[in-house]
Amino acid sequence: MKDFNIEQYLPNLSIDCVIFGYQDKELKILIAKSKFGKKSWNLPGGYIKKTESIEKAASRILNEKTSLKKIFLEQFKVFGDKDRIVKSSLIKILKQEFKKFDPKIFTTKVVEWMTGRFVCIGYYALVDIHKVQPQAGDFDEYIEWRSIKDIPAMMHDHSEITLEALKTLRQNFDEKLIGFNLLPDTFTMKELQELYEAVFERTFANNNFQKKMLDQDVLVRLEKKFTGAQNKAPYLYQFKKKLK
Amino acid sequence: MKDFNIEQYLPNLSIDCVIFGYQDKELKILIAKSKFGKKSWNLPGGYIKKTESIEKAASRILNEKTSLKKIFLEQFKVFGDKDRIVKSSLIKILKQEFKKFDPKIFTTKVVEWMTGRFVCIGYYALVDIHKVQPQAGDFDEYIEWRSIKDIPAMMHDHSEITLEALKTLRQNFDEKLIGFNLLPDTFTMKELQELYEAVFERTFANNNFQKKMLDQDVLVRLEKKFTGAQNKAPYLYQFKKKLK
DNA sequence: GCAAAAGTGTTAGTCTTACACCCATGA
DNA sequence: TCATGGGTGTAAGACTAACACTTTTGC
Repeated sequence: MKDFNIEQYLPNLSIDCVIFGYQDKELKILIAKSKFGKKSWNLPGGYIKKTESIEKAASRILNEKTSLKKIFLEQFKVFGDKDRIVKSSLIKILKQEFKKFDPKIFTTKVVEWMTGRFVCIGYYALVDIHKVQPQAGDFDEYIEWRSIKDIPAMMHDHSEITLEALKTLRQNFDEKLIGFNLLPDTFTMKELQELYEAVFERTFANNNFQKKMLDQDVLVRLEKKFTGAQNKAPYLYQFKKKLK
Repeated sequence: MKDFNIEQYLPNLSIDCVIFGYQDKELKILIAKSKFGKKSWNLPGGYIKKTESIEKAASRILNEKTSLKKIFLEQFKVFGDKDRIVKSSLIKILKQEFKKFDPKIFTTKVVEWMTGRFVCIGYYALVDIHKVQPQAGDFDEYIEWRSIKDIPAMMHDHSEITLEALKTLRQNFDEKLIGFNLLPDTFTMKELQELYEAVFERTFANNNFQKKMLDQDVLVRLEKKFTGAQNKAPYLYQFKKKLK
């Protein structure tokens, strides 16, 4: 990191992303351990360049963290409490640590810019976790996938933002058929069902689940998947829209 | 209007409101004829004070236009295209007319601030149209209710914002039971049905509609309403939550 | 009594949920 | 042939939509 030119960004406006992935029958999100403040976790986020749309900005931020392009990405809520950052207990510590980190980059002006009031646009993204190479940002000690059942307390209002994202995900999951973005190209019906069970934290009856999915006419049945297990080999499926 | 102090507002961020009302079996929205630009209609909107939350700002703006407090108000989408205002064909005319209007208020600095890039948070509101006294703002020639079937072309991307608001209204109408905010305290089942028909632009069967509403257990049946017509007098109903 | 509109009842169809059962696979 | 899990069939219940019918009101 050579410099941080605040002039290129819109002031007082930020984007935070809740990036969902799915692995080992668990719904996970990508969170970052910050270099600043002890035990301080936060959502991947960034600022909006004066030369780009907010959609473009969200897409760029996502790409920086996941190295993926063209991923499912949707805004879900704006968080605009007056003191959502300023009143955070961390803010004094953060200001000090920014300056210590690199006084040339973090001038008083830059630090005040970064720790002032921000209205935050929340985006949620769905990715195939196996295709992602998580990239820690300049302010991240490291970045990692964590099960939604095991999310640590996060900076500012990031815990609230995560809950709202999860709520939106569940609301849209069935209707918009967005779940397929979390799976590999091909998958068995059981795997699809387990995804649904992870997202809604409940079980489904396998026969009814299969019927519901097949009735929607969005799956293509491919060849069987022989796993070596001593049972009937399951079919592989593919999401139709991916064929287009 | 004595002055316009841009320092008190967050830069580059605005709020636009789609205010829904219901009258004469038609769903209406409140739109303003601008003092600037010919035939230029726009949605009521405003800026966010540095000292208030975005919810508070939206609520204040609503109060300024309707004189109502405590009305149903919800954010629905952020509009953040880079050139959503700057590329508007009106912008050159607007800059000139601002300065002509009052050069003391509209200094070059203020005009540049107002006509620069804005990310806009869209809110929609539901009001009892009979309780509203529409108030034209400083930049409005006048403000009026217009049926959603008769909305003129609007400034910038305000037509798109209106369409998105209507989409959100329809999505939330059934589930969140927000329609009652558009009606007076008491109403007949027929009136409620006509509201639904106006919102969804379709008809409903009266018996099934009644059953659906009563089954939801959110209505209190009050005394009958004798209109003088030579037919059975309809019951009046009240929304239960208003009783609390 | 009559027309108009409110309100109720009843049935057919669809969708959801639960239970039972058959089928392919490899040891 | 047997255990295992995948896949299918069917019937009961809930919900939806369409039809027919009864009730109240003022002339």
